[in-house]
Amino acid sequence: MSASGNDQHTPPAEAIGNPAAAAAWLERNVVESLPSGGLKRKLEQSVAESRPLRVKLGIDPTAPDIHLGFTVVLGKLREFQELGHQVVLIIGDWTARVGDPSGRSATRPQLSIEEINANAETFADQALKVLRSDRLEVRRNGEWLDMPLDELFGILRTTTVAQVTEREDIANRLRSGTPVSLLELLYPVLQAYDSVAVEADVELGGTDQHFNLLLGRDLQRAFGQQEQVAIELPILTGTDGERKMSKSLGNYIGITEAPADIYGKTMRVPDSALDEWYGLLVGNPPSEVLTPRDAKRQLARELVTRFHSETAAAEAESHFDRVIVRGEMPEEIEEGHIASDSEATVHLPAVLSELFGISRSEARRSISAGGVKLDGAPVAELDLVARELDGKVLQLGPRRHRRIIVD
RNA sequence: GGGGGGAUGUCCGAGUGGUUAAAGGAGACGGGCUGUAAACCCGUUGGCUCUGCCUACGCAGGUUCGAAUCCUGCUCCCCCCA
Repeated sequence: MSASGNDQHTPPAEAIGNPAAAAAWLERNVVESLPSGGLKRKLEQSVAESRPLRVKLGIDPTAPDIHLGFTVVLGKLREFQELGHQVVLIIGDWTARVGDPSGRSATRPQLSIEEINANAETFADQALKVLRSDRLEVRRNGEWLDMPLDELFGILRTTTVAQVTEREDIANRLRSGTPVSLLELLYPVLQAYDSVAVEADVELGGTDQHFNLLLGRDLQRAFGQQEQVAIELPILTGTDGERKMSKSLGNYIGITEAPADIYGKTMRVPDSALDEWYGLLVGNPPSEVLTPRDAKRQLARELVTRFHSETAAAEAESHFDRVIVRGEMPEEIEEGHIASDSEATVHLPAVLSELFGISRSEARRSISAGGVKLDGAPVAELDLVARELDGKVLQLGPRRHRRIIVD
């Protein structure tokens, strides 16, 4: 495993310049590649015309960071790059305003334009943690979706209501009486039109994108273009080991998260999900000589190394051993300032509330449950003399610490 | 435009005048245990100046000793008809 963590995306020698071998390698861990044989034909065409394929991936900036599940798709894009093809990364600043209903049981919360733009800003940077910076074209779909109505009408004519309402997620919502807005029905058509706009040869997505990917082919045909190949990748399970990794379920690991968080969250993943995580994120199963614990530690190190550095991984591991395994204080503890006369009485719930951002009632509950410690010893009193707190480490639960400074 | 149904805590969901801060579940948090931040067990889960007080069942008002529960108006959602 290299520091870049991208060995898994390096093509074997026989795949270079050989469409059949290249297609087989690219399709080795995908769930679906449609139509069957389509990718090989595209690759042959690429060789014949000596032109790189345009491989599209759309990503809506609905959350501020890219999570691990998404890197599975990015990794596949990287493989196309390694074979010399052109990646077209579409930041869906306009589709984000519409909201993708795929796999959803309710309408997405509306994001403000400011949030969308702020997220869009960082997305390309984050994607570069997996993608190469050459053979990469980054576009925003506002470039073409901000169109006159008559053009939009032309696009909407291509698709029927039955098509967009028959898909399972939408059909379920209609059946259960959950609201579905017209805008949501529009979404797949707009995403499909992105394929037309960038003249995609291949589009990637998770299996939840099945409908959207195939509709892209329909739109391209309607606009007189060659149809793209649709490649569907597996969806990574979240840190709960059960549901798909997603921002809204809170079971995700963002690739820009702090090393200690990536390491810790990875350790929290149930052992039962280990094989899947190795397969999708590392590209090979864990070594059989490793116990589940050590396999998980190795995965955690590998992930921190990939998104930060080897040094950060070592530090994250020792932090984990120290704070979680041995229950000791972290090496570095953030200071927490409280303003008080040193002889005055301070109300502990108020201090906890201020330093850790919880409510005072919540703080009281934690205290009575024995979850609040001062220099490692549980505290029961609600009011303390400020002097007794000064310089001590206040701890909330197993992993939140602050060194108190009385000003 | 007409008719019918609905809006409950982070989420799902019970509750149709009186120990209801609101059953149950999920999630989350804390404790125990553990190789782990898993699993399992236990506890907590609106706020606060905390043996009490305040706020809360879409919004506004009303009836009542007392309402999430009854009435009126409004907003939003779903279904059917047009």
